[in-house]
Amino acid sequence: MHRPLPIRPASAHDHGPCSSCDARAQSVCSAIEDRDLARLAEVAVVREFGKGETFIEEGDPARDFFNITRGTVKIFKLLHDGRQQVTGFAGIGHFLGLAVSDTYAFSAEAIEPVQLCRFSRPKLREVLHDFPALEQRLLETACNELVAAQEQMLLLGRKTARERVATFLVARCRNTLPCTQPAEHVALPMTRSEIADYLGLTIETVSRTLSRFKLDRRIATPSNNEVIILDRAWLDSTAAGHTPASAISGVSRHSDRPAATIRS
Amino acid sequence: MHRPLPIRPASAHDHGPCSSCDARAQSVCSAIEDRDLARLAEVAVVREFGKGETFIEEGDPARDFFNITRGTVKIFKLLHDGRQQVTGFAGIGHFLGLAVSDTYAFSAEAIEPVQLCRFSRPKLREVLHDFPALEQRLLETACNELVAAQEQMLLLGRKTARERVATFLVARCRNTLPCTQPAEHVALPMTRSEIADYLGLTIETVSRTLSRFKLDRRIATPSNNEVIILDRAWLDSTAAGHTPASAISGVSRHSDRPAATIRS
DNA sequence: AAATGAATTTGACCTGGATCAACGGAGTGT
DNA sequence: ACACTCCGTTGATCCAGGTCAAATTCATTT
Repeated sequence: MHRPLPIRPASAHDHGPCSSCDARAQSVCSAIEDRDLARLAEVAVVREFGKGETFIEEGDPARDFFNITRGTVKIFKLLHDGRQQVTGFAGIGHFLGLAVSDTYAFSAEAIEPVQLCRFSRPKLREVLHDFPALEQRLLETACNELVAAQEQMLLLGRKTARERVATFLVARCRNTLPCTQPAEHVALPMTRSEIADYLGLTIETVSRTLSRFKLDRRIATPSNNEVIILDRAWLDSTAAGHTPASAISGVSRHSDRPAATIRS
Repeated sequence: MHRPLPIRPASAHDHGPCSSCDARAQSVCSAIEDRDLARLAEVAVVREFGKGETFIEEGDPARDFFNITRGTVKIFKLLHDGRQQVTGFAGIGHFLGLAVSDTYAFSAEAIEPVQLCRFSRPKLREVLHDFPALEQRLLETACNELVAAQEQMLLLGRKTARERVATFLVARCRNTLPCTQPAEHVALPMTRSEIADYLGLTIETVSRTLSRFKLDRRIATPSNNEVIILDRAWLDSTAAGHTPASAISGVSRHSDRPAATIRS
């Protein structure tokens, strides 16, 4: 459970483990200069978690902040009877635990093997005091998450199942950083159940909707956890709420308006 | 449209209009010392908007930040066909426009006469530079909004209509600051339509659900825009997702599980 | 390769909340 | 007082997506 920091080849001008961190470029840590990185490394503790391990529990005292350096975690909230809402998936470089409250407002679970840096709150506060640029980056990060959260509220409150799944696929496609795969290739490290809990749907509806997209040649699914986008334009348009619920197959006979409040 | 700052009696040690601002105590501005308030007042422009006026339009270049000093505004996003999601209601002291992007990610409309302070982005950035405490307050604010947004995602993704309305009422009750009214008195400055767009429901469902609460003596409605909470414990419990969908009247005959994904 | 168990898909059916429609009440202007 | 409009309520009906149930596929282990 408590593994040592992996040994890495250190360069001549090494400033500690943070300078060779895979996640640094995509993370708030990039706000700190090379020569100051040692300061950050001092207060960071590297931890690893296996698939399914919950390392933040809603309601627990919020002692630490986390920065993900490998793998993916799901952020979620639970109702007492087990209903679950996934509020986001956090990947490499993602910062977790931003909250003023003294208890966590959400839980976090590794959905694949995860490595992360842990900072104790008081120690991070010290670092923040010394590096105002880091605080600015945190504010930026928080603002971006707020925008994403509003987008997700629109999805959960007003989009149809088809629109939700399309939105999810194109967002995943966009989030996938310029890496080895072409942009049309989307990796899905999460299960159908986790997708359902993210989109406010059931497993069955997610599955059926993906099957329908496949039938209509909008996507292909080489395996259970990857999707290839075949008709990006249609998915984009559907995600945005156009596309009046008719597809290649299936003749629409009814009034054909998606469920909504249309006014003014 | 462009009204002058209202004249106020100035104290002997007045530091400009901000020092007598009604909203200051509840706002990020409280992070600034009395003697520095003049600096803030310099860059602030007071504006007023009537009911129904939209003063932030999604997609427009994000030139300004706003701080509400009187009234209530709704923050919302639109789909192309008119479907609307209200992501929040902002009252006195609320700070608007936090976003890194150069365009607004949401629209804002006055739902009652509103007075606000407008800060241009570059000018506010200067002030932020001079008062790091203000930046910290902004980060705190953003974190709080993030927590609220996650709570709302849980509501939109996983709660039943009855649970949504109950959550809305008790949240309104909690948000209402210790003021003239007893806590059980909830003011609703927004229309049923705006409540519906906030809760991801239709006008009809909101109306029916409130009627049902009233019938069951959970609430009373002296007028259309105020509610008196009669059974706070039941509403709290319902909002949290307990209360298995049965009420005073109405015998439940079926399996009685609220719609959800229940696992692990 | 067979066995076990979890994840996913598919089908049949049901229901909570949406849609459609009609009506009632509170303002507001003339 | 009347006409008009906006808002909210209530009733009747419909359907997208949930629920229940039964395969089928996938990943692992033996």
